[in-house]
Amino acid sequence: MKRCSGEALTARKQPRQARARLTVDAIFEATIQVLLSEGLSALTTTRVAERAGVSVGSLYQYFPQKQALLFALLQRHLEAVADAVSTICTRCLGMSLGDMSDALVKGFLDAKTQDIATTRALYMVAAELDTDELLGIIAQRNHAAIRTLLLSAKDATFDRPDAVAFTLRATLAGATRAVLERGATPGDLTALQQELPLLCRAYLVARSNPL
Amino acid sequence: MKRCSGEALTARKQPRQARARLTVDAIFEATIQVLLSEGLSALTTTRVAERAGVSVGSLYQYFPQKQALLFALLQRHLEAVADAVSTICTRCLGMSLGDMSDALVKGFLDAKTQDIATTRALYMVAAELDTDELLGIIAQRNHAAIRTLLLSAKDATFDRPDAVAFTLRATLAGATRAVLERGATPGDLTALQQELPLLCRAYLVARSNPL
DNA sequence: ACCTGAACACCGTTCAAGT
DNA sequence: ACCTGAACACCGTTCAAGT
Repeated sequence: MKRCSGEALTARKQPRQARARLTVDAIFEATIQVLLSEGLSALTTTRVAERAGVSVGSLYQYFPQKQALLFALLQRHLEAVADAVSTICTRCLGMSLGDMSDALVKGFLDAKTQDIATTRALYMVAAELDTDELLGIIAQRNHAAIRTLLLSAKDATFDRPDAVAFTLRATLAGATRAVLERGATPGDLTALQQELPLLCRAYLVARSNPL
Repeated sequence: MKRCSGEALTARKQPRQARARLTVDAIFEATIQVLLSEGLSALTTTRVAERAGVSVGSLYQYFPQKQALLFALLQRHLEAVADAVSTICTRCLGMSLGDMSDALVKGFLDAKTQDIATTRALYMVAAELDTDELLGIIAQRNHAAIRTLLLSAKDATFDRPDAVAFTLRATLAGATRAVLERGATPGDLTALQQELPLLCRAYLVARSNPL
């Protein structure tokens, strides 16, 4: 078996014909289905191909390794969440600190909990991958958006905007993961939705200077 | 190959002779070494046994599946951290809210960052396992310790101690993970050590009633 | 009581052959 | 341009044979 060289996690080639695009879509869909119904340890390239109704060879035509398939899936999800964060941050420019904090927390939480099953599946998947670079890029995007947002607050200034944006991002992502990762009861989710806004508001107020 | 039944993650049998104890220790040590030097995807029972200087058969005498080995490793680490939290919480009973918050954050962070490489390795490992039950037990222990600590504060009372303990625990574990999981620079770690106490203090103050 | 290592079923990945 | 599936090296796990 070829050992992973750490690169080549991107798709091998783009589908050019309609037939090929159908194949790729079917593979994505099958991957999520197998992941949710059978679990990570049963996630086999053979099984994915079988469920997608194509041969293993076809799968490897588009994803050079099993990891590339999982990587593409994770990337899609992280970028969707980053887009949501970015949109919120743009929309809330110039608001009061409290309002932008609440909107950010709610927006992030909504994006992550829109499809909890998939989110959980992707938490599992991430460990099998070399995600340092991808997570770094996503973190940078979110950091920049949050930093700009904070600096635009109409009723406060920040001495160390980078440290605050860093902490806010790690806290949002981390606390959400800690709750969703294992079987979160509806009560756990409610608690998160109630407490996380309070947590972030209190921190931002403590870490800023009122105008 | 036998499919995992979801049970039987505990060690198959205890070593009874000194020779056997040496074998088990060597297996543990070898597992961490392989994990750190070769990565998760190269973590093979054959390779672990080889590095430990025993045969695969011996490994399977003590760990019925590869997962059981990883499970034991994770359990050891989580219990060490829970012990640290428990100790701090006992020592800080009756203190002021600010003091106990600072001590708790510092104690948790110290326990998690004592051996960052191992902590990171175990973050990877966790996804290959069915950790729901273990994480639940650890979470319960930490929750109870933190809840008791909060209620003992000499200068504050809490209306919803469970919600606050829940959030504090998820935030500590989550934010720390978010920072350590990928290549954390020394600067990231410093930022975490500076900001996390401020975050937790601000939240606890906002969520309690002064006396 | 403990250890060994060949043997088996299964998995990731490739590639010659097809349309 | 895309698809197929037999073939290969490797992995998890077992078990008969040893001390």
